[in-house]
Amino acid sequence: MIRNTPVTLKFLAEKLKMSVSTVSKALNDYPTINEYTKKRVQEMARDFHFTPNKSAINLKERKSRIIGIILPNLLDHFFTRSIYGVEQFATARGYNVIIRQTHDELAKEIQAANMLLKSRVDGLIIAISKNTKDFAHLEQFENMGTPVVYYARNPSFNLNCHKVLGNTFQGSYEATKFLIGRKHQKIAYLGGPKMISFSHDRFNGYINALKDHQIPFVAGLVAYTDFDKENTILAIQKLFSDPENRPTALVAFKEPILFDAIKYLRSIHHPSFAEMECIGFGNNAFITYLDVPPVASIEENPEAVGENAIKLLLQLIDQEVELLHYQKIIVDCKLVVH
Amino acid sequence: MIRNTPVTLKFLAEKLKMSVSTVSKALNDYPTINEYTKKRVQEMARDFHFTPNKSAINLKERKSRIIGIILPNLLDHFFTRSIYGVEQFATARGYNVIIRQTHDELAKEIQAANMLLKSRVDGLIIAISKNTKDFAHLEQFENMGTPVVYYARNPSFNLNCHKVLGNTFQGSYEATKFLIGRKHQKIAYLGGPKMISFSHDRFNGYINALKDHQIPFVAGLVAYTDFDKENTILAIQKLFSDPENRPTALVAFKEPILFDAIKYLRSIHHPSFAEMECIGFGNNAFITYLDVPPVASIEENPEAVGENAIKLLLQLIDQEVELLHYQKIIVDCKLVVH
DNA sequence: TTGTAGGCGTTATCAG
DNA sequence: CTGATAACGCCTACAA
Repeated sequence: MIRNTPVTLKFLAEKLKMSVSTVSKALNDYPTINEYTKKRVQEMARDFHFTPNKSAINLKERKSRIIGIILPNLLDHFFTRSIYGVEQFATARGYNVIIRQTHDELAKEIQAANMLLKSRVDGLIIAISKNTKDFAHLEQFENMGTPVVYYARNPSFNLNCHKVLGNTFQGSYEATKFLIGRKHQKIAYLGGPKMISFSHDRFNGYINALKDHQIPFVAGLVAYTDFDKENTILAIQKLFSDPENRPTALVAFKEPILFDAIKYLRSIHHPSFAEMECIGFGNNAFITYLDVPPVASIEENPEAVGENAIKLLLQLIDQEVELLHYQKIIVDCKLVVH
Repeated sequence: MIRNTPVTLKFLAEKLKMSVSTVSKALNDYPTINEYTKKRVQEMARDFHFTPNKSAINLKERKSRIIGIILPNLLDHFFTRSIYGVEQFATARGYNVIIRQTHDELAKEIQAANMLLKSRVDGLIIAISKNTKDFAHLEQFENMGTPVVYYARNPSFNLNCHKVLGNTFQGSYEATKFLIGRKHQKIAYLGGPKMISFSHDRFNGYINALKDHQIPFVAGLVAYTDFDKENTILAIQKLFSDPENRPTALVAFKEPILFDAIKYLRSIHHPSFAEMECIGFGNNAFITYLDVPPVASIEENPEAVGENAIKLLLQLIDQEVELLHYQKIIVDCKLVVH
């Protein structure tokens, strides 16, 4: 049976021949309301499946109880897993979550930001696109007093903002150190897009591990790619072309890219292939099915990253942390040996 | 610079020394408003970055402009890909999308449904959990006049509802037929949870393909599992234990489960392994990295499934389709040979 | 052409 | 203990 008249406080009040305010108070268990009255009201509410209208409450409370998440891609398990952490805490606190994908396109990021701004989200968590250099569309939020937490991808050195980031420096340091421990001397580094968050810290971790273990740095052992398979193959060709400096190990900024690299080397029967040991960021669940799996993975703990992001955001919303008192939270990686 | 006073129509009206309604009309381009006035108002609105408060509009329009999606798991690429289709059309029409994962747990599904009900979503798209047999938590929506579209997972024979489903019958028919075409006589079927949507149609597709090609059905060539690796191994042991009826091909209800099966058979050096040909539902992007890939995949076109679901839902919301005039939309699968 | 008033559903304050 | 009233921000029929 379908109701046409919506079940509101007013509707219940009329049924019960009481005032709207009494009904409201009874449902919210006000101490000043007679127990018997409460019972009557609550029963009636249950019978008619009354649910308070969120829009009305939001209007009154000047809140939306919605948190926005903007991220590049849900097919990337890093982001999907990070959402677990966010969701859990957000829903426990009564917030809904709206996720918007940008596919790493700035235009879509701007569109998503504007739509979420209109929706008056109470807070925003964002992993910026690889092309985001200007932040005007995101600064709008803080101008309205809506907190923004940048996560997973580091916006830039000089942007003042709240950040929750994986410790990619430590991750690639440990990976490199691990490979050194396995007696590799020629360790290649395959980096990602030249954007700060993909390159800087990871590369530094690699370099520092080499230095700390007295392995000379060779420029020819470093190459960069992006999420495009062709570019990965070009980068790999560059890394493995010099017979004098043939790598025996490889650290890659992302596992799917590493898989492309491995597949390519294998397909051309590269002489180094058999002895190669590789490590990438990710720890993809799929690795268990691979014939030639990476020797280890850098587990980035995306759930923990998401969890820290939402916890910080909730503190900002609750004003337990000052909006302008910018926080930086770093989540360590963990080397997982396969 | 951070505003403390929110920018509302009232705020603008005071600045401009006009009435609230004039400002409202000017912003909504009413023909009765003087052009000069409009210009003044619109400029001021732009300068102060005015954005209308959604909660207020929602309250007034009795709409939320939010669509809820409940699904088991975002780590399953079927669902992640299905969201692409949904998102695109929803956002183009000005709807926000709230996604809730149930992890295939009924309790979480109920909780999510209740929360979305309170949020007064304008419509719901749901892939039910594998344990959902009672639908009271979902029938609430239709009782309030909120349309619900069931997708991806078929609720039951006798539930009257709107459905958008993949043509799993045709998918498994084609897979089986393809294997028969490759001269297989002993084709095993590895089915999913005994819930209707996982079993019935796929199994029928398999059976019918056998029958249409005069291959005798052997009960020992059918086994069932769920998403648990141990159960998959048990099922595989059952299928491959009888030397008299050793399968040379396998159709599986989900690719990740198929991968577990392949891995297991390989690990025990099963004599059939070398000649085996397998097909599963999914067409996972990862297959390209596998050493022993399935001979083909049943591509379920999740984007198209999502797209059909949202299109139907929008029609229901716009009342272009009667709420009680239940629709059933079937999206064909496509066999992709690797 | 502009302004006034009422209502969407809820909660809070204050009076009865 | 209960009820009337105002307010949240927006829109719109009607009055001026």
